[in-house]
Amino acid sequence: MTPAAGMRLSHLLSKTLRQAPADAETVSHQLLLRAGMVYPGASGVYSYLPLGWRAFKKVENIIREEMDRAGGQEALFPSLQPLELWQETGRDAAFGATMFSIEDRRQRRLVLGPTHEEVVAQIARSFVKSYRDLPVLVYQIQNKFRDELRPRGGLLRGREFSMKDLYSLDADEASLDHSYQLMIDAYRRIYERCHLPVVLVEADSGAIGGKESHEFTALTPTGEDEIIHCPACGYAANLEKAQGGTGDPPTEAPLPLEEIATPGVKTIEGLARFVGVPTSHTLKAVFYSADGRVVFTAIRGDLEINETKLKNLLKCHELRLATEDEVARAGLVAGSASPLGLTGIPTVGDESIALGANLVAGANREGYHVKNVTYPRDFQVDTVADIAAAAAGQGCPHCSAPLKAERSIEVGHVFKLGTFISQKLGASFLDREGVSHPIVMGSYGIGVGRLLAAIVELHHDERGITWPPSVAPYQVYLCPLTGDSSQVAQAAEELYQQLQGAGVEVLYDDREESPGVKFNDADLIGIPLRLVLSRRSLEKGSAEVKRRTEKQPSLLPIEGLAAQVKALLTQT
RNA sequence: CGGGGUGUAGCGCAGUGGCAGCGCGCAUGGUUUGGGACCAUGAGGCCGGCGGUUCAAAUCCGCCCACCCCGACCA
Repeated sequence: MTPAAGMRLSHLLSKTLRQAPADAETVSHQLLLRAGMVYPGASGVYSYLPLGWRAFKKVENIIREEMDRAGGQEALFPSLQPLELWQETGRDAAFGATMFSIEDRRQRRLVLGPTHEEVVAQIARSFVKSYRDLPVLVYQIQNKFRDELRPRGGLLRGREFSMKDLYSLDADEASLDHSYQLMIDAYRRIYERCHLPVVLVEADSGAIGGKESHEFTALTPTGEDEIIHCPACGYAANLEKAQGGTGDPPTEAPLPLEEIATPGVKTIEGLARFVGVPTSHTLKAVFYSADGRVVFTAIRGDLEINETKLKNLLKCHELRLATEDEVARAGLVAGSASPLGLTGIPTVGDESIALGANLVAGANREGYHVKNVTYPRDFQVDTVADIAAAAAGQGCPHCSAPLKAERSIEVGHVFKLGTFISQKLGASFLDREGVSHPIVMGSYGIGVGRLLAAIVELHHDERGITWPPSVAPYQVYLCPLTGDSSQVAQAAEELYQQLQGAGVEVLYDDREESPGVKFNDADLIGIPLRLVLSRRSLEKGSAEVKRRTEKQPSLLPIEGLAAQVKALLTQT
């Protein structure tokens, strides 16, 4: 057996910090910094220090093993990519300023790869010529570069971060479905092996026009995302994707329009109070600027617009609320705006406007509103679509039980890309009949560092990290309380050698520190099994063994201890 | 980019115009050793940067930079 890695704490590069740096707020960020696992370089950029790197590699290897098991072929694609490649698919615009862009000495523009669909499609173009060459699953684990609007939470969202990205190449949709399912199953095994409970949610497939997308999310109050799920039927989606509930639409038959004076009423709440109806009986107008042109949206008063849905619908890159100026220039009256008689600007209505009749809407006249507005009797819009934001408490779109919202961390994303990129890049193959088709692509990402941080978010206590053994940097924390006893030191040295000989990864606290310091560091670093050797225990011919998650240690005879420990470790 | 905040020793912080400080950590010596020990002596600073006001600036003014938090975005 090859001796496993051991490390003497006295020689470890990093040291633990008693206090976390003040600007670290997320639990995983604080603990990873305090335990000396990572070190900040720039905003959203981190070094992995030896302990953190070992944990990272554990996670990485789990991912690699499961990708290989699913039939993935590991490769490595370049980070430096010519900008032209991105211009060919038009995704340089979609990514915009998020792409790091540099210039070489010949003034040629290069980007630091934020993802690799283009590169893979380009390679596939050279090698995949026949339906016989498909399907292919190819992946890499490599640093990605994204100039995020706001990095946060340490490893949770960085600007340089390691990602496992796998790309599926298939001949048709059915085959893509199969690859997609393979990946979902592989992902489930990965999170299971990392002891990270996840929820699979429907996700927004973005402006690229992919047909289906799911996210794996880890539920934690410190998460940066919100997911919507139904406790009754199991429906789950992220906030961008979730279908809004139906709420409480008015049910009476349409009545004639009636203009009413509403002096001073500017908000939906004020309007509902003034007229004496619930907000779900009002019609709200919201104006956006989509790539510079004003768009009018109408939605029921109790609902909010989901800007991601709207953005996807409009296929625009930049979407923001229109300024008062822009609204006025479009001939609209903010606060009393209405779809009634509106012409000349694009209009989008949420599906909710068609659910009932007799809504109270603006009159496009300062201080006036109109009652009994009914779609489509009284007004039309260019598009009716689901652009409403889901929220906790709304009825589930499938079973109408009240929806719940939870904070979560996105730890994986699978995506049916389709043929968008392969078409643009001319990556096609010939089928049995000799007919050319674009390759059907899928892409599947896991942020390795984010996954690591998510594990810490869910595996810690007030003393520090409680690594699941499968991803712990070492399996055993060997902790001699030397005192003035050279016997203890000698026994510890021997045990250190024996453990390594038995194939146990051991972090050996050979420092001359007081017991309190050692115990606290052991808890902070979070190695699953702690072995304490002291004069007290030696007198009984034994050592203390304690799991990180246990309160009380137990005594094990020092004779044959290495083998015993080995057995303990394989137990879980 | 909008809003909020912070930059003083490795980390945490005090210092509102007059000698650059405290706790932890670090070094040396000694005493300690079952949950962050004690004594003594030390090392460590361009007070984020540039400019201005002043006899005198960490401190007041201006500009810039970096970093953090909330939002849009994402693995």
